[in-house]
Amino acid sequence: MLAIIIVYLSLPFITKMENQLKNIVKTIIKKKYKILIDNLYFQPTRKEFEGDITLLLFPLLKNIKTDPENLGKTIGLNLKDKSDMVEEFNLVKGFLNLTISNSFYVSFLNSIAKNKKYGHLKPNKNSKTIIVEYSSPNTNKPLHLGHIRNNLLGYSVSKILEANGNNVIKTQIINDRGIHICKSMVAWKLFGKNSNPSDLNIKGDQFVGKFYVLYNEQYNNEVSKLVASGMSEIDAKNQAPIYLKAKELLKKWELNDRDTKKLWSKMNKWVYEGFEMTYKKLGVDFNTIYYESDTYLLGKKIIEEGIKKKVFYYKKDGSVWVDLSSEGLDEKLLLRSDGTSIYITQDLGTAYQRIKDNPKISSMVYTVGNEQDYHFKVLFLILKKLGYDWAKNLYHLSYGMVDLPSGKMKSREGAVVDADDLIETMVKSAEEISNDHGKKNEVDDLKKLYNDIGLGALKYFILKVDPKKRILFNPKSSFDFNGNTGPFIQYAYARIQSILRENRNIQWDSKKTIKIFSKEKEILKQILIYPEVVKNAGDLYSPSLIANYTYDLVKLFNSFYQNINILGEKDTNLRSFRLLLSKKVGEIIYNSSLLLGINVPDRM
RNA sequence: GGUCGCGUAGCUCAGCUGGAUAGAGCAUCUGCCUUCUAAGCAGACGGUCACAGGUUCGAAUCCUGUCGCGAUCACCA
Repeated sequence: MLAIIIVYLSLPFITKMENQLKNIVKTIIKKKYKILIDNLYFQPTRKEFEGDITLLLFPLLKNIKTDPENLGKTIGLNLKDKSDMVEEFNLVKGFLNLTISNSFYVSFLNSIAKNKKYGHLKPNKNSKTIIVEYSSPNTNKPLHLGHIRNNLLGYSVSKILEANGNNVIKTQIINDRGIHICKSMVAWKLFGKNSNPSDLNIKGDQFVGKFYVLYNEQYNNEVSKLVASGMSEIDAKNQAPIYLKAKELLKKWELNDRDTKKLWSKMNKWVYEGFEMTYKKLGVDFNTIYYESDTYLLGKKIIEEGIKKKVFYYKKDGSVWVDLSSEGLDEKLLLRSDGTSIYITQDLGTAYQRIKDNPKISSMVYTVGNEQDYHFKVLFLILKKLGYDWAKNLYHLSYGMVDLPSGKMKSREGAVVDADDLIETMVKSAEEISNDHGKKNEVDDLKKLYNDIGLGALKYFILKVDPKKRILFNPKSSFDFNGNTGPFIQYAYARIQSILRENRNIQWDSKKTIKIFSKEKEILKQILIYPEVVKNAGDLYSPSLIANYTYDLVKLFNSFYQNINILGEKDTNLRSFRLLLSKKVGEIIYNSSLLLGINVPDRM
């Protein structure tokens, strides 16, 4: 049996176990009932029953004319007889519960003992190159909680795709162009000329954001004044002097007015410096960056091309459209009648540019909120219609909004949770809670520790939730550091490291028979499925699978840790086995945390 | 109105391609720090899986409809 295990070493173990069992069961059925069965269904045995893995008999009864009792007995007896893997079996209704032998688990642990990246694949010759876009902010205001969810998701999915053996390029498209930044520019000209972020001693993005807020205050004032003087609200909104100034700036920008471009570059630069600090604190990064100001013209070219190919068409007023009614959607505008570009134009350009820059890219993932589901449906359809063959491998990683109890976050009204503020709050609570626990940390860098814990709590809180679902965030109710949380996982890791510090020397002889208790077996079973979880998380673009898996693993380990004295075990071989098991759990916590972007400290 | 997503314990969430008595955490209550870190462990309490049909040996899971919440359907981004 050991030989078989070694041969199949490259496959995830659980599948190996299943495959082996499947083949044997198929042979048994073929021999006894003269029937070829394709699908056999296994599932982990529920803990209230004896056994490790369960074969479902119901589906077989369709083809095999017998009762479950008989069938189960026949298969069970033969399995026990023919395979070293199956030690015992019992039958409950249509469920055949199989007890897998200790030696299977022992050789399993032995087979992964040296593999520090168990469950993670490395890129090879056949690896795909995937581009993952996330963050993609506007440059007129600082990042908020919505961006945090976006960033954490995008970063984590990148890591998960890497762990599945892909080459990943992390990127963003910066919306550096448009009326929004012009609004901040106008306000700066009016209220803050010649001031800069260092005058106020704040981050550049916060600085520019202040002017965006000032703009809106002024704008609202002007609108209400105009309305008071008898103008209709719609007209007032379109004729407020500050709005006209912003529009004028946008026009100047498009005409390449030197002073305007200069101011634009200056303010954008402040914002980028500010963003960079936030990204660094969040622990996310990018391999390349695209700017809308560079790609929107390319988008126009693609539209021209589409007109030539007769995929797009003009309307009488000169606007350009695409007809998606055959796909169940509407007509969609691509260029305004005055020839200027709209939102989707630059997305067409950016997509094209990315493939041009790196023809190896086989798929692109866009991390953008679900409010833009329709937009991406349209975008992907258009690219397909244009005949780009890479267009079939585009994926919109759509996630639910982060809402406040008061409703949707509205940045124009300042009703947002600022990213920097939130991070700071989290780190502070980590410090307070740590002090409450009376931890006397022998940690050198306490600042880093609190940072890791605070961010661990924040990241886990957001990533453990299925991306599709919206998150209700109540700023008043503080974050938990107990239970299904980041710190819970970090804490378990720190305790494991503590044990290993006591006893680094693990000398386990896997050939000697040892007694494995149920808690150890449960942990091994959980370890067994890790590769499959990583794969599923990659297929479904879902960090929440990783988070919840890790939580389950830690729960099992904690129970083990609390009820079994690892270091106190006299039998040195058994102690070594347990130490190795602990070490593996630690490694998986470490690796899965890496996939979530969470740092796990050695001590806390 | 059309389209898409969501609806599981008081609250926050798991539940993979349908499987056995639906699982965690928080909150409430009971125990456990002289033994490897109590941010922990062991346990109690808590459910009409929104509702109604259908598919089948079997449905929280798949299909249809209804209700509720949200998003979207701009010459905004």
